[in-house]
Amino acid sequence: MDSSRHLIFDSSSSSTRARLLMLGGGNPIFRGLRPVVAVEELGATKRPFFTSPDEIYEEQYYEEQLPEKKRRLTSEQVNLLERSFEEENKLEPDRKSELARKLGMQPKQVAVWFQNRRARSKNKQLEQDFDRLKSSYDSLLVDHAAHLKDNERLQLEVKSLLEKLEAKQEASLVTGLKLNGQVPSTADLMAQKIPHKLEDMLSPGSGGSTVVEMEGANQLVGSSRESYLVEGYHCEELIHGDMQSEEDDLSDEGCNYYPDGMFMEHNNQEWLWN
DNA sequence: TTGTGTTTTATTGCCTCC
DNA sequence: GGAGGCAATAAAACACAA
Repeated sequence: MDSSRHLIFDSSSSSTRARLLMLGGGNPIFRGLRPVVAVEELGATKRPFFTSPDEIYEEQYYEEQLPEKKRRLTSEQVNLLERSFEEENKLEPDRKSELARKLGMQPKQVAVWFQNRRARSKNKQLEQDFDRLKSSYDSLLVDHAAHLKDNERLQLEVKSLLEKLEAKQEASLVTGLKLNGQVPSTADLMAQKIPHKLEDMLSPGSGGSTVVEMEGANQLVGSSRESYLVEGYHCEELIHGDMQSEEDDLSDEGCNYYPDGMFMEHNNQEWLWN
């Protein structure tokens, strides 16, 4: 063993394993430093992982000094490796050799350290990404719950308004028949209701083209309309009465959808009973 | 002191690139 | 085909509670 090395047992560890400290060799980084090198047990004769960095860099010496067990790098070695990693996390051959020489390590060790360091870095990044996405997801979940609640409230409001409208229209119908000297029977009321063209109901003066035919206007007002339209939304074209420009089908193409609450506000003004 | 969980160093096998 | 990268894994080293 190199006579310049000093063997010191590290009493700071509670482990039964002893530590072998050595003084740095010819490498400037380790001159005056005392990297920690382990031996197996007190009194064990195993060779330390490092002797002098310059020696260990020599292939022949390293072959002779192959450690039976892995050894931790010193803090100085790790610090330099970390600084180098921060500059560039990939290792070109020249840089690897230079680092190995400076640190008194085998180039292969430097490569392995960088490989493991990249893996740690990647894991850390994944953890951060996960935390960020989870936080974002949780936030969206809260928003979604709020929207569901709001949607439920709006649907109840729509239902209430539809019921009021239907009652009002029934009253208008009875009044109209009475003015004509008729006593409205149930049959009269039913006859007035079917069939109605949706467009006629929406726009009294437009007349003519059939776009959507419903079985009874009251059903349009009630449950059937809700089943035809996307729940909570309606097609803008229903409001403006220009569906005749489209194919005579129930396609949603070209529609702009608005919440039912807006539809009702519009209806209250324009949807007159024919 | 010991058991256990975590971190670090090293190996292996597979893949891609030149 | 060799070099280098990566994922998975082994195993030593370490930290720490009991």
